Amino acid sequence: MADDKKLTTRSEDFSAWYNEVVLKAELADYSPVRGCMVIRPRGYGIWERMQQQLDTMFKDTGHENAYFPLFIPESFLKKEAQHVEGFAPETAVVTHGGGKKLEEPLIVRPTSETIIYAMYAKWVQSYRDLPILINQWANVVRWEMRTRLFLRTLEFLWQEGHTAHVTHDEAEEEARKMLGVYRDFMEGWMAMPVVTGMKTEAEKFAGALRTYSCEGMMQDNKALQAGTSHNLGQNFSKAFDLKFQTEAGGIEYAWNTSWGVSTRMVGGLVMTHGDDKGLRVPPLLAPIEIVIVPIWKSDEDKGRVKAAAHLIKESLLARERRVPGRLRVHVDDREGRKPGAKYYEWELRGIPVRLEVGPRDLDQNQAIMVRRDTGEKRAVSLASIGEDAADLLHLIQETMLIDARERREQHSIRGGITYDRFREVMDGEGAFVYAGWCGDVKCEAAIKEETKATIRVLPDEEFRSADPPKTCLKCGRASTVEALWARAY
RNA sequence: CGGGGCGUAGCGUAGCCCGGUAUCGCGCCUGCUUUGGGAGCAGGAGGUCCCCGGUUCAAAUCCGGGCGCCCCGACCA
Repeated sequence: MADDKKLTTRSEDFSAWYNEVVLKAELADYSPVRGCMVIRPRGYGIWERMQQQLDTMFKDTGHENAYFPLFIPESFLKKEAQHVEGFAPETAVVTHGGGKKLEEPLIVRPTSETIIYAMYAKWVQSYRDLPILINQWANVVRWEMRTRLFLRTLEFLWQEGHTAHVTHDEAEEEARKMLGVYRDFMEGWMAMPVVTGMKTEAEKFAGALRTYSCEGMMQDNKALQAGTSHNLGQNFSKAFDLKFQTEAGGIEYAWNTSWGVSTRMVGGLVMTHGDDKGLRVPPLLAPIEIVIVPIWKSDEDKGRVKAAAHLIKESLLARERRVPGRLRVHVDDREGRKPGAKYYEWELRGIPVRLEVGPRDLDQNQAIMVRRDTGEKRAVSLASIGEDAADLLHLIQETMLIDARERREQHSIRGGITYDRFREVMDGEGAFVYAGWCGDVKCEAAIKEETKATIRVLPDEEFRSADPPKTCLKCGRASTVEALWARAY
C-alpha cells in the first residue's frame, strides 16, 4: 500500500519514470562498475527477440555472421584521421597484460571498422572477391561521461555490419538498404515509427562519407537515434590498403559500408510505449505474450481453475500463430498472492495480453481477456480462445504502431515557424520541427548552442513537407534543404 | 570534468544539528485465515551504519582524508 508500489508518472518526471520502469520491470540493474549495467532476463529476453528477427533479416539480405577480436592495436585506430579524432577520447585502453607492460597498447573496440577492414585487405585481391557482406554481434566500449540504463552505458551490446564493394553506387545501395531493414524492423516489430534521412556533416559518423539514421520520437518529444548506416566511401580502404584488381586489370580501393543497432533500442522501446502503469511490450518482441491468471476461492475451485489454466495454455501453445511463431504463454499460479497483485505486476512488466480464469468463467466456458495497451476487457469463449488471442495480439501490435505514429505527428511542427517560437518549443514541451536550412554550419552550430536542438536528419523524401520551407530557420536566407530539428538523447 | 544530492538489513528510510539501547515501511521465512484489481493476524530471520584515520570513557552522529553511486550541465549510439 506504500508509495513505493507506485511509479513516478511520466508527467511528473520523465527521466525518473524511465529509470523506475527499467529497474522495477527488471529489465536491467546497476552494476558494481560505474556506467555499466546488468541486463536481466526480462530485458535480455527482449534483446534476444530483437536479435533473432534482425539476424533473420540480415541473412535474408545476403549477410553472414563472423566474429572479430575485442582488442584493437592502438595504431589501427590512428590510421583514419577523422575516425581517431572521433573515437580516441572515449576509448578504454589496455596497457598491461600478464603483469607486463605491452609493447603497443590495445584499444577495447568502440567499433570495429579498423580491425575488420584490416582483415578484408588480407582477404581481397580481385573484384571477384567482392562484395563482402559480414555482420558481427558483439559488445563495444565507449567511455562516456554520463550514462543511462540502455541509452548510454560504457559497454553495450550491438551488431555491426561491415561490407566491401566494387563501386560507390553499390555501397550506397547497401547503406540505404540496411537503413530500410532497420526501419522495417523498428516499425514492424518494435512498433516504433522512425524518420529516416541523412545526417549533416557535423553529425555524421567519424570517418564516413555519409551517415543515414533512423530517428524515433520518445514520449518527452525528444529524438532517439535508434540505428545508423554509413557509406564509408574509400576512407577506410585507403587507410587499410583494401585494394582489388578490377575486371579491366586496374587497381582500385574498395567501397565500404557499416551499420549498427544496439541495446539502446530496448530503451527506445520503453520510452516509446511505456505508460504510467509501466512497460508495454509489442507482442512480437514480448518474451511472454499472454499471462494466464487463475482465480479461486475454495480448494475445490483451486484445483479446477489451475487445471483449466494449464489446459488453456496447452491449447494456445498447440496453435500456430504466425510462421513459425507459436504463442508464448505463462501461467501465473503462484499461491499466496492475490489476483490483483499479479495484475499490477504483469502490467508493470508489459505483457501484452492477460487471461483471467475463475470459477464463474469456467461455468460459462469462457475467460476474461485483457489488453495491456488499452486496458480493455472482454469475455472470450474457451472454444475460440486461440483465434481470439492471436487476433488480439496482431491488433495490439498494429495499434501500438498507429498510436505511436499519431503521437509523433501531433508533436511535429511543419510550415513556417519563427526562430523565437522554435526556441520556445524547444525549451518547453519539445517537438520534431521540420524547417528550412541554408546549409551553413554556422547556423546549425548556433541553433545547437542556443537551443540544444540538433539536426536529427535531412529527412528522406516521404517525410519532407508537401510545401517545402523557403527560408533558413536561423538566418532567414534561402533554404537549400529541409531539416528535422529536435533535442536528442 | 564543473554543479548538486546521497551512502544505515535485499529495497526505501528515521536517527546526525545537540555523541550514550539502531527506527519505521516494503520485501523475505513459518503458521493459520485468505484469493474476481496491490490481503489480514501472529511469530521470526536479517546490520563491517561506504572505507581509513583522528577526537572522546563512549562515534551512525563530531573532525580530517579517501572511495562509490545517482541527478543536472559540457561530450556521445
